[in-house]
Amino acid sequence: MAAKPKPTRVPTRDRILAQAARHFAERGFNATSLREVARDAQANPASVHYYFGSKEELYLEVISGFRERLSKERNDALLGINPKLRGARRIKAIVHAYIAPHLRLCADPTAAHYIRIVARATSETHYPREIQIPKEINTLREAFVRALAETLPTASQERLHKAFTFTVDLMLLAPVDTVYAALAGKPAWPDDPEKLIDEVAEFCTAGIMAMCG
Amino acid sequence: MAAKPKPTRVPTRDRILAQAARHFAERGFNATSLREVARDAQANPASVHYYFGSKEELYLEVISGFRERLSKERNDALLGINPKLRGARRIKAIVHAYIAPHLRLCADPTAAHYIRIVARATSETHYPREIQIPKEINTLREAFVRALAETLPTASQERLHKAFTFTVDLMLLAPVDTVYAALAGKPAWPDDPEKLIDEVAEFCTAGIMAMCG
DNA sequence: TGTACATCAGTGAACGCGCGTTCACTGATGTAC
DNA sequence: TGTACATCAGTGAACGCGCGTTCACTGATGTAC
Repeated sequence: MAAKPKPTRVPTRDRILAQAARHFAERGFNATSLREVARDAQANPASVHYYFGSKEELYLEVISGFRERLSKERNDALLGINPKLRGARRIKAIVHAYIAPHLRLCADPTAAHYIRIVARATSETHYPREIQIPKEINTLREAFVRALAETLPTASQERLHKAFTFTVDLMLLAPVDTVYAALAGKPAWPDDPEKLIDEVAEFCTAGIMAMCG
Repeated sequence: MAAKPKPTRVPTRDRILAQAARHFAERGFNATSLREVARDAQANPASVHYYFGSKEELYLEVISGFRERLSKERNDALLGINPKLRGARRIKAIVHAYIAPHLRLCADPTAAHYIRIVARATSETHYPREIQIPKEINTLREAFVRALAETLPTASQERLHKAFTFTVDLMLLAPVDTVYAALAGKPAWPDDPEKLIDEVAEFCTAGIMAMCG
């Protein structure tokens, strides 16, 4: 009755990537130790550099896949909005198109770390230049603000920008806020992403209408 | 025309405290180096321990004053709400009572660091136990949720908790979000706290009414 | 006024430790002839 | 089938550096008699 030898071992590169995501999510870039990552991934510290070259490149590797996936999903959702929708319903559809791809990642244990990493990065001012939020994200946000502007033609650009930024801020912080859990006696991690998406969309649609309607 | 010697030198303890606030705000607890703090404060690394004992105690010293001040201001503002107010006006007054003391700190350069520190701490899971968000803050939040419940008696406790948490999340992230600045070509730090307070209060009041009305 | 002692506000050097990164290396597997 | 070579997937030890903290110390100021 000896223990079975593991039949297929997860490749070292993937083990490092998974542990790195966890550490960056929990501690941030600067406070993450590659040696600890390697230890938790049962790998040699040198193999982190063998596969990824540097700490920065490892960080980029962790988030780049999700970034591209989210940008694509958001763009598709924006283009797929029913053109007949008007007013609050249309605003809610636009908000949903932006926040749903992000918040749905809560249900994916591999992706959950990404959510924490991005929430952290928003208020972070001391990351290395190379790994800050890229221009591409802003381009996408501009497209969403334009969509809001078409639906609410009387609102100023400034108000639209601000209302949309508030929406994004809430999308970022709502799933990672650990204080709500303590206050409400709920599990710290959202158990039902679709419910959270609905709640945030409802809250922000009303907020946007109030600020820009 | 020789440079005047400084007549009254800022005490070393205060110089350390000011630089520590800046570093904790910009880098977080783990990534802050006491040696760098000491260097920027033109002090000896040993004097940080001479005055504060340890890194954790220094962190607590940085935030404890603001914490107490905010709790008091919020409580006073809640008790001072005009009892005749009803409906959306009352909700807005409750929201204002909670967020205004926090967001007004934007105008105080010394306190601005505190805003960043707290925004960071909300999504942080790996601070030392001793320096996490204390119970006292949750007690205050309970009082605000009760005030909301009295104004919106048909809403469930869960919805009220969630809507209020969304409000707090936005209060935390709105002033520190650096992405909005890039998107709108605005200065990164809010120049007019009262305007930001009004906008956040308007957005969140509508959101709370939509979720709980 | 003089002198002894106590307190305050630091200082300089060192402690052991973990960090990101480099580099020469090794043993297993694949390919060419 | 045998053998030489190339590639792959790491490894072990070391690099210099900065970290939080400790500790014995110093020089200035205040107090008591």
